[in-house]
Amino acid sequence: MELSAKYNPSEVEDKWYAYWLENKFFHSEPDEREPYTIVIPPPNVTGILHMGHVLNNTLNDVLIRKARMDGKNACWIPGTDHASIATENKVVARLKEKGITKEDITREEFLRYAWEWKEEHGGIILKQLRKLGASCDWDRTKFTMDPELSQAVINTFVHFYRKGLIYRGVRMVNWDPVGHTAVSDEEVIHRDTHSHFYHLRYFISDGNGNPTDDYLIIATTRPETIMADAAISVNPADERYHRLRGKKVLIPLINREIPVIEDSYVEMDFGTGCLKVTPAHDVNDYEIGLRHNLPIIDIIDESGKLNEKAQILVGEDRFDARKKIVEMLREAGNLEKVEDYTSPVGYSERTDAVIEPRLSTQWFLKMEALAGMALESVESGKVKLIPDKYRNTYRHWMENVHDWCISRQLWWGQRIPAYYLPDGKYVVAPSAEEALVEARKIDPAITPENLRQDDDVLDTWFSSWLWPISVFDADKPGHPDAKPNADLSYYYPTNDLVTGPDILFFWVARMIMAGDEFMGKEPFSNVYLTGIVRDKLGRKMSKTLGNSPDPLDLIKEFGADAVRIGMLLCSSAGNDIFYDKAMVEQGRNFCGKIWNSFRLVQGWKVEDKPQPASSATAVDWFRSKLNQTINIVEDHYSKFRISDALMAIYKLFWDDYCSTYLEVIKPAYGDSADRATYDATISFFDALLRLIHPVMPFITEELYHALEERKDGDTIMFAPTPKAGEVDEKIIADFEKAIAAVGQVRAVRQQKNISMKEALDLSVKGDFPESMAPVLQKLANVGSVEFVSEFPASAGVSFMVGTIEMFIPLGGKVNVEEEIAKIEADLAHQRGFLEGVRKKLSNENFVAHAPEKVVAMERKKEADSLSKIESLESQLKALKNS
RNA sequence: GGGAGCAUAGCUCAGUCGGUUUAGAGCAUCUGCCUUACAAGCAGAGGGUCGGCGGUUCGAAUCCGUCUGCUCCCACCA
Repeated sequence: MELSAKYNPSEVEDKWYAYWLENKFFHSEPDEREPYTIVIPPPNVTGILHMGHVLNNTLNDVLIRKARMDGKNACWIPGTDHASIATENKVVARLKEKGITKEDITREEFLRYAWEWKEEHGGIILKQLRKLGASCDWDRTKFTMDPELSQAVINTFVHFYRKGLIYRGVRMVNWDPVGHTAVSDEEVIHRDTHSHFYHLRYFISDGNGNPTDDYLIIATTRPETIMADAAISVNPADERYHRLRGKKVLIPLINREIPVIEDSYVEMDFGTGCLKVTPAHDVNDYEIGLRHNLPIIDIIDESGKLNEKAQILVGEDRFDARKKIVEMLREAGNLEKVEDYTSPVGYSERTDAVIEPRLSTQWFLKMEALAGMALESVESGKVKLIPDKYRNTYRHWMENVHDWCISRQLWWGQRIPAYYLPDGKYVVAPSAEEALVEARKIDPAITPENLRQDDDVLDTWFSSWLWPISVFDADKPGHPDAKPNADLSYYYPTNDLVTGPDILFFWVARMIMAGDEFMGKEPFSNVYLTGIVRDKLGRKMSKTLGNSPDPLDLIKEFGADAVRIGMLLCSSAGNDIFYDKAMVEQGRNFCGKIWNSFRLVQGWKVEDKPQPASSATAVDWFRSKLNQTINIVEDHYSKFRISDALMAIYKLFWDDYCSTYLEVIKPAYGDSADRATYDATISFFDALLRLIHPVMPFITEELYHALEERKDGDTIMFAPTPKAGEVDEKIIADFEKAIAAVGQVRAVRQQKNISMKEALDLSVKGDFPESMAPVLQKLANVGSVEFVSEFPASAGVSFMVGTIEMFIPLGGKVNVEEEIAKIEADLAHQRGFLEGVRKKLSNENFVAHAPEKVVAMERKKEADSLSKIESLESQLKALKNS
């Protein structure tokens, strides 16, 4: 096969991905092999690929490809998430462009638009994953709103309802006025937000609804809610306000009378010690309201605008209203002062709108028992979190969990299977038909027409927590006693889960709960939590900031393998990832290196002829080095240190194989290679390809096929991971000495400006392994290597490799002064070192307490140092005499 | 406000049970090279008081305390 001078990723990538698909290499069916299963963290169906996906899916693909080459039956389930809030928002936005609002159309019409949108955009991200090389079993692609998966969600709801864990209740919920829905506590992000503390005067009423001159001062951040005030509360122990007991005050501007009450919730030393109680718009105030039987006056509508109950500023957005009411209060003489103030404000994780606490009827799932099980799964180690620092966070959350608000005031999603009778009673059933049967038990006259299904849908996480089960067997969730189907029994539990720490609670914890509940078994054994991808400045990559490169552009420019390498290189386990394009460039350069190293070997003529000693040594050395690295790589993989595994292979390939091994065995220009060396070289290259394939699937497949004629349907994907053979530590140590010597000789060349073409002679004093002499000669272009007991008395340069002395005669090229200075510096360093060692050794406590091994090592250091000093001194003497 | 974590070379990070020739890697930097696989390259080199202070120990990047600076999670003082 003729190889182009440069590696051309785009050509190669498309070719092999098509080949893999054609041959169904990614597809898995249960068989007698051990399964290895990963479910993809389903991206939003409307999403497009960003750097976070690239990181996550690269890691997933590395794991799945590694498992496949390890002989396991590897199955990676792809799919997408319906993401109700995000998707519904997009559909709403699109309708808006057409001049349609949600209120104009029916639920059915809206859903038609939504599905249309899904069909158009739903596949995009999965298509993009192919460009990255993801080896997902596409035949098993799932969507969380596939009919059977949706039914699974409904069944689950019915299951928990019948178990008594789901209830309906009026609660103060986190209302998202932009998304027009309640969101769960976990979907609220608190951020310190700069605002103002408004000090307002509430005048005391004379008892007939008229203001007196006396007033009290309330400090509030939300003056626009005063019209919803139901009382003013002070602490019962606060003597400053005892005079107000039994009095009433007037709400500014609207002059409504409200009582002054006492509640110990109020902190005396915060603000003015007076709290305006607004039960409809604050969680704490709601609690106080319950205690004191206060009316609830809800003045903010579902879009965050003031309604007619506010009496003033009706129809104004809450933030506009705030600005306006401050002016009105000022004019009316009710504004005492305004202070700058910073306080935590809740924002919707999906829409970034400021959350409005709002009273509404919602569905909740009791979490206590489920969280208990899920906590145990992690505490017992049945589920391992990597890195394990997340165990603390996880525990804290599980021990402080609140009931889960699972209803959402949206249309896109699984509709809550609660059916209301005209009298307000309701039944819960997996289908309308069954609901009708249930309803008729209450009232035999019920018809399908007057049985009305709940309008709300379920939280998206209420479907994705079933993912590791429902992708295999959608009948199982909701039916803990049912027998799992063949796929589920074979593939469940999955092995590893790779995801971001930001959804540890949203998704991971809840999957564990669902696994416990429906399978009696955790859904995975290891959860590898990646970092968050940030830019060089440490900012989270986001569309709004525009600081995220388009992964597809990167793949086009550098190749998928390079992008994968780039991501992995900057992703040490458990830390945030500071994305840097330079890393992708490094990946591209590595591809080039691999490519060229193959072109070199491929170009050799091979003849049956004796193997040079240098080659024989290099082959033995590299075999050991390879085996040693395989062990290291396996160890890294077992600890999910993918970045370290990659670096180990990278250095083996680049430094050891290319820069060292190939340079040793490389025939002289025009010369041929011997058979033994060539065969070894090819087998090494083959092993290297297989070792790096999980990380760089494309270039390795290309070269695997270039390496020899392959049968149709052959692939590196199923070639076994190289197994480590014996490691000869001695040859590795010896070779290292040779490499060190080579470095020294090369340094001498650079310092003395001696070309690589000019051969140098070398005298060696000490135990330099003789077998390494040919390697040294080849790599440093050394003519003769002589083992001597005394160096010749000619001018030259000497240096040390460990305790071995080496000398290169250089005649007139030597600057004696310089050499003397160099050796003296060396000596000074060495003497300092010796002093340190001796100080230790002369410390009786050290000798008495330290383990023998350590003391022996210090003695060896001392001896070595002495011998070095001795030889340096003799070199110095020789120089000074010359 | 509560909790957790981090701080090692210019950058990103390793550093296991406290001891392995006075701290390692990749990238970046500097110097010299268009040497017939590769200048997206080759060869060589420089660069660190392991955040500060105190303690334990024969011995501390590593263990303990404390201070400083960051990060994350949780949280209903208006």
